[in-house]
Amino acid sequence: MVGATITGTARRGKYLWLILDGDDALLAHLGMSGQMLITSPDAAVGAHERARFTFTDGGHDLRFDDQRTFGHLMYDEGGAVLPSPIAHIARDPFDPLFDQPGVVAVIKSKRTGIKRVLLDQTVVSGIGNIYADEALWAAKVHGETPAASLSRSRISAVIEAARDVMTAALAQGGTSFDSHYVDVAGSSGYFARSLNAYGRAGRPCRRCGTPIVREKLMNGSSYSCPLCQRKR
DNA sequence: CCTGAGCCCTGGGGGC
DNA sequence: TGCCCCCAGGGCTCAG
Repeated sequence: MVGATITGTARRGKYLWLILDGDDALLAHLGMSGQMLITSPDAAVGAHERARFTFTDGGHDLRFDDQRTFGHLMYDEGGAVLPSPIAHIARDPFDPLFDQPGVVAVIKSKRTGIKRVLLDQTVVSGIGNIYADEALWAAKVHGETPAASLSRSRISAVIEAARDVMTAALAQGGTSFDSHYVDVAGSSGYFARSLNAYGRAGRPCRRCGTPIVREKLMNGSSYSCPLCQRKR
C-alpha cells in the first residue's frame, strides 16, 4: 500500500473496495462488526483497530476497526473493476446491470426455502438477515416457502420489497442496534425504529396486530407474522 | 452440481 | 460477584 493513491471506490453486495492507481484494489468486507472510519491523525488507537492508513496530503486517516474479526481486508492486484476473490458474488439489486428476470428464474429453480435463497450471495447479493425478513414481511411470504413454489411475479415482488426496504434504510443511515453499526464518521443510522418484523418477537404485527414470531433458521433468527405470512 | 451443517471470532446480556 | 449459556446485520469450506 505504501505510495499507492486511492483513485476511486466501488462495491458489490456487502463487499467494497478502494481502487488503487487505477488498476489494483484493496478489497474489504465488514463481516458483522467491521467499521471503516475516517478519523483524525491524532486519534488514539482504538480497542479493535486492525489497520490504519495515513495519507501524505495532510488529511484524515482511514481506519479499519473490527471487534469480532469476521471482517477482512485483502490486496488484489488488477482488481479495480472486480476483484477476483469476489467474482462469484452476484450483482445486487442496486446494480444498473442487475438482471431481475434472470435472478427470478434462478430463484425459481432452487429447491430450498425463499429466505435461504435471498441470503445466498451468489444468487443476489447485498441482502442480509434483517432485510430478508423485512422484505418477506412486506411481500407477505414466509421464509420457509419453497422458492420453486412461488410464482415469478411473487418472487419479483419479494425482490422489489428488498430493494424498497434497503432504499428506505439507506435514507436513514442504515439499521443500528448498537455502536457496531456506524458510517465512516461514526454515526448510527435510524432504521431500526422502522423495522416491521426483525427483532419484534411478541410485539404486534404493524399490519394485522398478530404477535410477531421468532423461529430458528440457518443458525440464526427469523421473524415473521404468522397470519400475514402463512406457511404453505 | 446442489444443499445444509459447522465453524471462524469477541463481547454483551440474561439467568442462576 | 461470578459463571455459563446464548446471541450477534456473514460467508467460506466441506460432507453427503
